[in-house]
Amino acid sequence: MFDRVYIEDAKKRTGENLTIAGWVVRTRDLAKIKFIVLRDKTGEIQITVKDLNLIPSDTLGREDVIKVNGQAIQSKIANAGVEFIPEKIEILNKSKQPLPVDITQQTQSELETRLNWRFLDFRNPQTRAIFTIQNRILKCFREYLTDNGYMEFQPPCIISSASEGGAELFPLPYFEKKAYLAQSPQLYKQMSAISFEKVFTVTPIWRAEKFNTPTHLNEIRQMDIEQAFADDETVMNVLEKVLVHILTDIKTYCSEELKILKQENLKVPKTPFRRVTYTEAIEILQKAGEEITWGDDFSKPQEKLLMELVGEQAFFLKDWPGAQKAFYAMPREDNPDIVKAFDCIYGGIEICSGTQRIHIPELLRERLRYKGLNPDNFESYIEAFAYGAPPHAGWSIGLERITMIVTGMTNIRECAMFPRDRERLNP
RNA sequence: GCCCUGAUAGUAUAGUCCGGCCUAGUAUGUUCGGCUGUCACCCGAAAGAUCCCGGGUUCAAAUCCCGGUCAGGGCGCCA
Repeated sequence: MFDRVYIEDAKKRTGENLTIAGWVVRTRDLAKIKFIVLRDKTGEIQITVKDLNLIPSDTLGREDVIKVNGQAIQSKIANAGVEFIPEKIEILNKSKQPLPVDITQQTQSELETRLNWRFLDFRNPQTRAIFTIQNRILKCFREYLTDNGYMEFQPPCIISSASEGGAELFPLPYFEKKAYLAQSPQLYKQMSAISFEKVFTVTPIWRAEKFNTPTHLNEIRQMDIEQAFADDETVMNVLEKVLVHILTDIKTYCSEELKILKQENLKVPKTPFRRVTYTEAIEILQKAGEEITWGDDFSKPQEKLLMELVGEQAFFLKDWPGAQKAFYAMPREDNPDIVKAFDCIYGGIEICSGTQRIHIPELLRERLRYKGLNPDNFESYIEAFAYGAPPHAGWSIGLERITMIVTGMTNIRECAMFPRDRERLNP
């Protein structure tokens, strides 16, 4: 297009004739001298205009896109220590005024307003920091697993029937058939892992539940792994390492973003994470005076209390009653009422859950019956394990949820670029 | 699906309890004018709000009552 230098680089190349381009953040007009603060993906720089003939006849407004030719110089007067002296300023595109959302945080626009104007909100430094970090989480997830012999695979998003049961599905017409949006890549992870051994995927999933909470969305992205010749403890170890890899990397490479979000104190938990069994959790709560008996699910307040009582930044809740987990969760050899399922609690919310899966067809049928389900409806699923399926286990991390914790957001909508909830379908 | 709270210029808020003094205040943005070095520049002026929608009470409603919609929070549902 044209030879452009990013602002970050231009600041280092003082004295050279360069062309920078970006958005006008604000202007300061002092009659015979004008200042333009320009932003691009790498940062901001002040353009100091002494020759007023350089300013195009249209005065510059916020978010106008301009191209500036000139040179960066060291400056004792400018606070940043560097400023840009223009020789030519050209408007590439004007912005309508005033802007419908505040992206400078002079007046903090509400989340709803920001989401309605999401494309503009992406120019807000805070929003940019959130998604820069999210991108880094994804990069680290892929990096760690690829480096450790896992293969990325792509599950389908249109499926013919429920893969887990439980959650409501979004139906959709599929030619002359009825299909659904996937609520989990579960079956496909397993089918890949029993041949490729170590696989992972990043995929969207949909839940048609009418929930309306700060931690739920109807469309989310999951980061999943599945591994053959593995039990629940094997994959819990993997999860710890993946999490620590991600957090250490972010602490190192996203310090600027963490600062913008006031999360500079991000703590990287030490491995191994504490393992708390479901039974222990019940006892902890009972000791604290909670009315709860073995077999009950935790209410939301009990969940919060439990996290406080355990007092760890990150920990596992494992060995759940079979009644509370999916039918494919492997029962323990020493107690078939308990399954090899776990949740990982990080920063006070559940960011990951996993299980060792049942790989023996007859046991699957038995567990389906135990759950009150008819094995005949699951025969095509069961069939996948009839031809030499090794023992295997896996887990999945909710991308938006882990982003929430790392960025310190309390509403998950902040952590989805274009969130889909009960009401919102646009943009 | 239930409970609580809210909805006022582009954005964000005051006013609402206790109806009239609101011809709706303030900040910021916008437009115009002034100012050689600002840095959230400053100073001056102007424009900008059928006070969410529908109904009711009243001489009088942003303000009280009922219904709806949407938003935020709590729970449920959901893993």
